[in-house]
Amino acid sequence: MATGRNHRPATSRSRGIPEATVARLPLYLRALTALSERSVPTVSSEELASAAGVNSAKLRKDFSYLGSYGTRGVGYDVEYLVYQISRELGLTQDWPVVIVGIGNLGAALANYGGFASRGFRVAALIDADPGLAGKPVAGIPVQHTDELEKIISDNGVSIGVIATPAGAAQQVCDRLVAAGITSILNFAPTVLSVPEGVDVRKVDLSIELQILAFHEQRKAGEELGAPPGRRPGEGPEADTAPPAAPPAVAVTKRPPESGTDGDLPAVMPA
Amino acid sequence: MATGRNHRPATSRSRGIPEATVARLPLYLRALTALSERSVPTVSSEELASAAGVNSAKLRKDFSYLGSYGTRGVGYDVEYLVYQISRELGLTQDWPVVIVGIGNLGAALANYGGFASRGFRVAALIDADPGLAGKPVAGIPVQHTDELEKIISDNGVSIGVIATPAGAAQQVCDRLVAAGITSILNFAPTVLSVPEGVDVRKVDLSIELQILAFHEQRKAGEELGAPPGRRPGEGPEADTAPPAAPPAVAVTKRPPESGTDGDLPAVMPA
DNA sequence: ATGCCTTTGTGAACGCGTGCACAAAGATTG
DNA sequence: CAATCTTTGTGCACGCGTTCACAAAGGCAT
Repeated sequence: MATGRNHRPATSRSRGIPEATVARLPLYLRALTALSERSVPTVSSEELASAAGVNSAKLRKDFSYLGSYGTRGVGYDVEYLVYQISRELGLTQDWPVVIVGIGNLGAALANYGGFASRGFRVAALIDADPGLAGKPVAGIPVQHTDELEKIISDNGVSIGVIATPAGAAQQVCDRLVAAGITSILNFAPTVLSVPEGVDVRKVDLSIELQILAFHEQRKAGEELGAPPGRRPGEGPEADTAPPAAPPAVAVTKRPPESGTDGDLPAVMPA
Repeated sequence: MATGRNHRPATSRSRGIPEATVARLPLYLRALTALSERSVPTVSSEELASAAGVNSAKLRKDFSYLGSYGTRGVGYDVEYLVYQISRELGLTQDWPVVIVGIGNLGAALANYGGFASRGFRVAALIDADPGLAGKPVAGIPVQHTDELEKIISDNGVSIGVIATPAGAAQQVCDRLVAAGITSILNFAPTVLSVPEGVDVRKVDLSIELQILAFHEQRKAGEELGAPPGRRPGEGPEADTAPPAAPPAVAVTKRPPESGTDGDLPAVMPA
């Protein structure tokens, strides 16, 4: 999963539900919804855990934070659990969402059908390009950034999605926060700084790929018997001297693009 | 970030680098690259940590797993550190990547400029729609699913990106794995089951939004003094009886769409 | 060369998350 | 009604990750 784990370190477990559990509730909800559509009345923790890709003990402990919603010897009532989790996640109400930055990614997000089915509603699409203003994307006309504050206050929006280039992200973020947004999903490859009380989650494709590459390299290295990375304490390095002579080579020979590559047409995180 | 934390539980720290540290290395790398482009020669752990949005002690400990690359009283050599982290992440080599499922999201990913600048190269775009075959997306002609196995073996691809509808994801995954792929980045809203040795990371927009909604609801509830969720032990629930009478109401009144909403035109995770 | 100042690298403590293993609870059967 | 079987709910222990706090190390000025 993509990433984004810079959350609220303290104050995290508000009414007792651990952050890790909250992160898994949507997973359970999805599995339960599928069961519900197949009209399955009850599930055991074992079955549901398997469907959600987790350990059954973990699932039971997770549910125990919500209350005792199961029946021993039987399992959990699917419909009831769907309702309880939905309520706990706040999905029984409608959440208007604004998407800022209607590039390739923003358009993809706007077209995403999963929004409405989970209580989220795209209230507006916003972009800084005047040429885009008025043009419909996914049936919704794009509005200019100038309208940002008005849109948010008029619709009572509290969740914003940033899909702009990295260079614009912080500025957009500041305006969103000033306008009253308190939760942000950030697709731009930047570390956003926000005031206390504002939640930020990050989705970053490039980071995910780099993590995969690390493990991939390790797999390839072990396979050949030779560990890929240099071993921690192994005497003085022979080839490259540590502090001096920083090897300016390699690193995939980055061509001198225009500034940070996050400033690119920005389609996805860098 | 997006999510995806179902990793390799054991065997995780191969040569001693903790998983949590690996996940942060790309963050440091990005900050360092920005500094490098501004020709900054050295940084202190404090400065770099601030730029990466982490705690300085954590950063120093992270770097300590890589070796002693800093100079006490001075800081870290930017260029050298960029090189070391790149090497550790396996970014000094080229990673061919295939993207399967060229819908809205797949196209957005294909257009993403951040690939090449980090050692990743889009080797091929693959889609099951024969109508798309041959048509160029981001300058690369889309190929039909039939070619999948050949493409992967011919190009020695080991990393695959799944951007298909949920219904097709597992099948595509199986074919990718059978063809030799050992790392998968999954955008489809499904739990993929893979054999031992294959890494899967998941990016799921809907989950991120639901987590935000949870905190948002909590914020709104606390603000008014009344906790949103039911308090754990507070005597017998008055309104709704726990096991019996599963409230089939609410849950955002899902309209009977075609099957699981993951089967939709699928643009993003559900 | 000596002393001071800055910053790294890390030992140790703490807290969260995970998984085991089992007792309690309810269903079910005879 | 009693015995048995299934499955939940959770106490407990363990390990990872985070953070503090400080000693060691290097630069720099005198």
